[in-house]
Amino acid sequence: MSGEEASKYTQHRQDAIRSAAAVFAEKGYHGSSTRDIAEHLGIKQGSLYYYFKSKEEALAEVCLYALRDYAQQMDVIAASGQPFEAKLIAAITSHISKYREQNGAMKVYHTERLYLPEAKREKLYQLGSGYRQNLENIIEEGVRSGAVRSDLDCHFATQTVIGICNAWGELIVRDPDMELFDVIQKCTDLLSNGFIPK
Amino acid sequence: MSGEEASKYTQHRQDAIRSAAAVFAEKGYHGSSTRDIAEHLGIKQGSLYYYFKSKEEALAEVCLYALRDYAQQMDVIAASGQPFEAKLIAAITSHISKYREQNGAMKVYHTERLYLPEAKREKLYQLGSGYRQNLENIIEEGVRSGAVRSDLDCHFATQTVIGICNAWGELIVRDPDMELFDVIQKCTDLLSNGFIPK
Amino acid sequence: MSGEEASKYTQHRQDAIRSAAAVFAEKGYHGSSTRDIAEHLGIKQGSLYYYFKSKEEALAEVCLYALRDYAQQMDVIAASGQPFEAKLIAAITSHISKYREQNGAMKVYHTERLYLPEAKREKLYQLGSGYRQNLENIIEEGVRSGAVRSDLDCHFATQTVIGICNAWGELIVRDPDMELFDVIQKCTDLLSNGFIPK
Amino acid sequence: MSGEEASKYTQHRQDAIRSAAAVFAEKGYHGSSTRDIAEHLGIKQGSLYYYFKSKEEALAEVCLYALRDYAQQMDVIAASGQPFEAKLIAAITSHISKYREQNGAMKVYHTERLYLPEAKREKLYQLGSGYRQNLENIIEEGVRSGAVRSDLDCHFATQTVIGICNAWGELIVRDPDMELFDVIQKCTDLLSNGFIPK
DNA sequence: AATGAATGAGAGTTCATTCAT
DNA sequence: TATGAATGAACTCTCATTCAT
Repeated sequence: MSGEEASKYTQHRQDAIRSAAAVFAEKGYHGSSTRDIAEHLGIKQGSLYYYFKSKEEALAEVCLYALRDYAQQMDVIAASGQPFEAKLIAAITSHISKYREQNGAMKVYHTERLYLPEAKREKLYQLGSGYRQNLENIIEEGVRSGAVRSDLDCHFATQTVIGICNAWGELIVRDPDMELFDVIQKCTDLLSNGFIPK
Repeated sequence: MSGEEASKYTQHRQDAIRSAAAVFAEKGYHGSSTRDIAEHLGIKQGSLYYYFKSKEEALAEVCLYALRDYAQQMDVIAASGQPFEAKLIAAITSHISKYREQNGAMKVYHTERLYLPEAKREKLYQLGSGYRQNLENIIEEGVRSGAVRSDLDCHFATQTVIGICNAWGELIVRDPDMELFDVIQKCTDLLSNGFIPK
Repeated sequence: MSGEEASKYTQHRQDAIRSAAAVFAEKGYHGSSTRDIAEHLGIKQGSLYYYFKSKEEALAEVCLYALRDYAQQMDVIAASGQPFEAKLIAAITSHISKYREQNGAMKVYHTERLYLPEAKREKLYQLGSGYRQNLENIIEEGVRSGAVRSDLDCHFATQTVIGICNAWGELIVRDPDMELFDVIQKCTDLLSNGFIPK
Repeated sequence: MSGEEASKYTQHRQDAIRSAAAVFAEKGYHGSSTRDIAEHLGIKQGSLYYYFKSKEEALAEVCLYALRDYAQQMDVIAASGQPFEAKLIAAITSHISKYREQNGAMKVYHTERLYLPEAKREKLYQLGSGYRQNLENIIEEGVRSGAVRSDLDCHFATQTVIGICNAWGELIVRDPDMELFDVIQKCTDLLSNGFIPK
């Protein structure tokens, strides 16, 4: 009884987090009302507080939801023995795909996290910077292996990869018809080879 | 009533737009109150309505302010007879620099425009897509001239350039110590040459 | 259904009343939530409604609990054949001690009864005024017997005795280290002899 | 202009404090809504926040309003050269009269101050304990001068005087027909001479 | 050209209460 | 007998907006 019922609450709460993600993604944190979220979830406004003790907690949960396995996936990629190009494409795929999953939680994390209080933001920041560090290591390793040209500023390159992924993430969220695979492949190609012919 | 008085009003209104830009950039549209804007401008809340008939109009003005000469500059760049590489660096410079100017209006445009009603957004969209089109033309021209490799998806490349500029724009706004010139130069280099050694 | 079960319910209900008394005494009626009371009792919020059909009923029960044997004790004192001074000290002892018993129900009665609807308040008022009447009779009797000076306004004196007891009751509730016996003795002495030396 | 207008706001705010006092006195702090207060003042609910930044601030202001000159009056009485009996009657008069003035602010202070946060309560406590100290000094002085019997516990007596004043204060607030002067005179008499004939 | 004062709508939040289980 | 879940009404508070001055 206990295990199952506990997981029922947890399950419903998870639904609530996903509803919050969807609404925040569409209208922004301050642009969404708790009534909007409740309606999306199919309950009444007041009942939302059975699952969150404040609107802000809902935002924090959405952000956590976005980051949780995102950072984890990157750990796996970094630890794999694949060559640079494979790791790069895996990272980009992982990142951009996230924008299509989890009801837009990734977009919410990217756009709205600044409305969280310092303490909670710090916690998220650690998860996020683990990801960033992993990516930077991959690129540095690429330099050492000769797969990446040695005059590249690896820190700069890391930020740029993340920036591109976020930019395309926003675009594919806005346009549901866009081909995910196509975007990923072209991003990788452009980052690898640049504009100029060899 | 005279020309001079009218231009004094225009001047003050411009100040109001810049204040709105600064406040919106820091706290977001919904996170900012009209009192915040008025305080930043050094007047009282009610007086703001002498310059804007609504908070939303203030947002629209900030977005317009961001785009106006931004699009114009691109026209100039596109019309110039420079070679591809020069045009690319000019475009990136123009775009990223904007984030440091105009009290963050560019950031507001990028982040908050979705809160404008359809009609106003449409108007902005036209200005923005003129810019996009110019950039795409430049790249296509680069392909024809041989400066850009011919298997590049030009539309994709355009969006990516814009995406990178916006991503770095956000970063340099958040960190005032960052070297603008350095960023611009590295963006151009990465876009031109990619990761892989020639 | 059996006698034993009914009395088990009665017993539990009594516990609930005592919990309500404690919580109301600490935070006031409007400052306490039904969740607070339930927590104090060790059950869940909804379960409280098995014992009370409303929060207001809980308040009424607490007040009744406070007054029930309080008034009764006064009947006993009044009916006893003791001399005036003994009766006075007995009344004061009974009254002030109540504040240390019944989880603060007496304080609740004194402070929060105004939140009861007229009808219920009326019922309590009768119990209370029985007490008051008894005390007034004792004093009047004291006048007749010569134990009390004849120019005293007995009604006024009654109210004052009650007022002093309530005031000290509040103080001893707030300070658990205060010596009950000491307070009672000093109250009696002051009321009997006044400030001025004989 | 400035002086007069500033005092207009101050005047209106004072009206708001008095309205809050009246409503809190009747229904208690938690039993009163900000709408009740606004209605009593003849404005709309939201407008109340032009004068108070929170309901709690309103309570704090009411308490301050109650105490401000109350403590001051006691300073004057204590400093006067009158004999003990005159000082006692002056103190009682000052205290009990307060309950009829200031729209019940004194009652609010006595009953509802516990809902203020520690910091604000502390500030009030200092004002209140100055009053208490003054009264205790008067009684001790009475002992030294022989006007008060020497075996009296002065601290106890002080608390009792305050307790009686508060108790009668509550009663005269509830019953507008009660004769203030009569009550004061009888309180003084009872405290001075006690029940027992000389 | 600007402000003080007020408003009303709507926000987030709490909470007494209900009820199927 | 007790609970988890939900509800709806009320509450405090914020804020864009208006307008007489």
